[in-house]
Amino acid sequence: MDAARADSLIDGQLAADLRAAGLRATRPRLLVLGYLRRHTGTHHSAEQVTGALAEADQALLRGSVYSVLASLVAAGLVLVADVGPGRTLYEASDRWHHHFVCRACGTVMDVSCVVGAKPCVDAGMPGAIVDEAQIIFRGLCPACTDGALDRAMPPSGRP
Amino acid sequence: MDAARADSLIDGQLAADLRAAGLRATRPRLLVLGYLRRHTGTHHSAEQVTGALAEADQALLRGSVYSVLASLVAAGLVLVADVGPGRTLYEASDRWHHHFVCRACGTVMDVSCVVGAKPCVDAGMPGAIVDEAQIIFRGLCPACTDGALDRAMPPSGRP
DNA sequence: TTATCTGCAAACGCTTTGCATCGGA
DNA sequence: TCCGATGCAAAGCGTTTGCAGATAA
Repeated sequence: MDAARADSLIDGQLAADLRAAGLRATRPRLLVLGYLRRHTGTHHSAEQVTGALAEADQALLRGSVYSVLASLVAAGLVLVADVGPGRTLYEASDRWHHHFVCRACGTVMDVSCVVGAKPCVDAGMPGAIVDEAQIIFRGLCPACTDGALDRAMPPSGRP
Repeated sequence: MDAARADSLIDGQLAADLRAAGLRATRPRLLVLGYLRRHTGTHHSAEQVTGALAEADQALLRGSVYSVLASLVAAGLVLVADVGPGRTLYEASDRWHHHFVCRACGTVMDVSCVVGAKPCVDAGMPGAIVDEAQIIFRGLCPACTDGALDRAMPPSGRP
């Protein structure tokens, strides 16, 4: 089925989810959330979302995309991950998980969380309220491991 | 003792460490590494390092500071942590640890790693080489917890 | 109707790049 | 001496801000 058909099919669900989260079901939010839900399992930068919507003749300004993404994240409909300087990624997954970043190719892969809730590890900080723990793994992905062992980059020193 | 005296006292050690790491002991590197070592336990942005050195009449250009920090990180002498978009922090700690970021005041605190080595948690990714696992905790720090419970910000949704 | 959100453009801050010069090993 | 690092300025990129107008509820 084509994209327009798919949009209309899930439109009601999208709008309902937005309202259930306390957000108005506006066109930009429907477009962004719809796009992210049609592309689960992958991670998207704000720039990517903007470009993809523009290609589908559903152009939004970058500023609007950032604003929409911020509201979706605040409502809990979208997850964000900072995997490096200038690399803020968004995804519509509803399951809490962590991320693996390949040093060589930059690929970001989901790492399922054994606990499945947050925070899933203990910070050991008495007096503090810890409501989430995000783990970022770094190394070489399976694809880059083959034949790349000898030219592996040194550890980045990220604590 | 004044800063200049302190510098000269540890200068030899700094230079030796740089050379041991395979780096030339240049003035900018001595200044940056010396500054970070004199301020362990806290986290510094590249901007902060630049400003602090300028105040001490040891001015370096921002571009040089970034270049120096990158070389120190690559050599393993300095650790970096991405705690949010545009928030890249450096520190000279030699002990692997994690970070807690307060949603309210933005404070970054060290969280000691129970394992003390990397990777300290298992990614469960067969075929991949995982050489570090960085955990970022988010929530309210002890200082912000007092009386801030009612106006606590919603979870950010960072996976 | 009304509070909220978007369109829009411009500015902002962090980071990187390029090249000539300088300096350590 | 020679390779590598620095000084320097400028651009690059991702992100945020401000306000007028549009829109969902």
